[in-house]
Amino acid sequence: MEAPSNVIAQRREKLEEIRNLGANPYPYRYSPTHTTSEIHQQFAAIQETPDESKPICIAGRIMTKRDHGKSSFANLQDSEGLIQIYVRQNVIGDDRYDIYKILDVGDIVGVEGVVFRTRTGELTVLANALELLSKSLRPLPEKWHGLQDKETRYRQRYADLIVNREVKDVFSKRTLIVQAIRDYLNAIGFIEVETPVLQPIYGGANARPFITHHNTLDQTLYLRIANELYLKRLIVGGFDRVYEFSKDFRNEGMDRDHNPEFTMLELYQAYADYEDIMCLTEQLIAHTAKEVVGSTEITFQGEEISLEPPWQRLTMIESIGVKTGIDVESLGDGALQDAALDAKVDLDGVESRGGTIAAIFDTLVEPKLLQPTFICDYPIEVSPLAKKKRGDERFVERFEYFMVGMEMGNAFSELNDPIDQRERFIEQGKKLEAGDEEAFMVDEDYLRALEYGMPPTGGLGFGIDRLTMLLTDQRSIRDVIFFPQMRPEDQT
RNA sequence: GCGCCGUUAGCUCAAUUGGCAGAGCAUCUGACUCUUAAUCAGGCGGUUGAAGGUUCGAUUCCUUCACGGCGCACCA
Repeated sequence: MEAPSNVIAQRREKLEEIRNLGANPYPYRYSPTHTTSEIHQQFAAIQETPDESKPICIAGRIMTKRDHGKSSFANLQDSEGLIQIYVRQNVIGDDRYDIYKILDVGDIVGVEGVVFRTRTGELTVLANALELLSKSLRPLPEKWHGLQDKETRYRQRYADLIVNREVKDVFSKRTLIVQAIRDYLNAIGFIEVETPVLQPIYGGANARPFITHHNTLDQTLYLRIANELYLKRLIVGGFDRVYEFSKDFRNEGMDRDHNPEFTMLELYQAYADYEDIMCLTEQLIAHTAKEVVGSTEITFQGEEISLEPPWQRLTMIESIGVKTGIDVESLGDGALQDAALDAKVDLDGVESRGGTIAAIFDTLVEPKLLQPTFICDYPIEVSPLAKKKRGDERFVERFEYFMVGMEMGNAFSELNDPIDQRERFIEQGKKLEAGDEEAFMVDEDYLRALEYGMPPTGGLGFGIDRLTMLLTDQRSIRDVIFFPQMRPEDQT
């Protein structure tokens, strides 16, 4: 650990001083009657003379302290905001004032008092009594500039949250987003379920897994990369509308859009196809935006984004034509590859025509999709869990939706033909054997489930983290995850 | 994994061409009973991320390493 600084040593001495003065620096409980925001609401009309008939108790952290000899002002912060307190020696008494004098910024106190307004108009609690609730030993970052250093902010999120209030707002919104989604889905007949995090066979996405081991079973287990195949088993079992907020784990690189563990919402609706899911998606996201930011019109990194349905719908082939001028359908396989290479698309590891189309899309089209756009009908080669497109077996009924240049979600008409699904798995198995660590494993139990018969089903998955980035205007996923993954801190 | 940039007091940041490592806030002492970036006076605070090298002398130049940010790659 880091060496104790002088400040920490000083504060440890104050601990003893406080004990010597007869106070417990770590008492057990306190009963606040109000939060700071309740005081601001309920006493908005108060004038300079306090209403002695309405004493209140608040608890919070001292954020600033302005001592004036025999009186002092301080700002107290609780979970909802700030309020000024005014402490006078002749009001709280000499003994308590002696303790108050040596309290530090960062200490947590309980204050009983009456509310009044100062000459300068600030709503203030005049303390009748003040009690230390927890002594702080470590100095807070500076009040004016706050905590800027990103590394410290991520490693010591607790300090970040104390001093940077807007960070707390982002995470409060994240909670509201989850609640809005849950409320919306519950209201239209979905039920929330839980499925395994530890899976003997990973599937449902193309990604490298984290591998772990169960000692008693002496069995390799994988942390889930998706919960898709389990939710569809529940559709087979007769739950017609299910969803799960799924913490997923992917053993891959980290950047502004990726954290090794992240949260996906997946939902499945029996008797629906991907067109139905498109309508559900745009309604769900628009509803969430209204609940959380009050509007479907949002700003992301200076860009005006409208989430108001309906969103633009393009097939992947159409979008390539619109954004690059490449007419995919008129080009043979070789000509298409040449067109891709001319446009500096990296085709390393791409073996199929469908893979080429997807690579062109990823490189040239995706970054240009700022407003919400559904991209439909993916090449079958890159979509092993989606049902073939009606009337064109080169494609599947799949869409992803994009905004601000990011992929935000993925959905299909779910493949429910067990024979077709087995063939797709076998194709994936060949890729896996050829060294593609991200290809699927054959999941015999899932095939068995499909053989019992799964209704036609539409499914959707989208990242809660990225939706939170969008709705809170944060460009980095680390700013919407409390404790983003970090390398170990050097503690020598 | 690759490239670029960064790391100086508790926090936010300076330091000229390689020449005594500084400021504001915080902290400590004293004064002050309506302040709010309180004010006034005085003080403390540093292994300049780590190790090595060049040099009379390194925060500064070189090498290696650690961590972070951004970009690329990988990937949704």
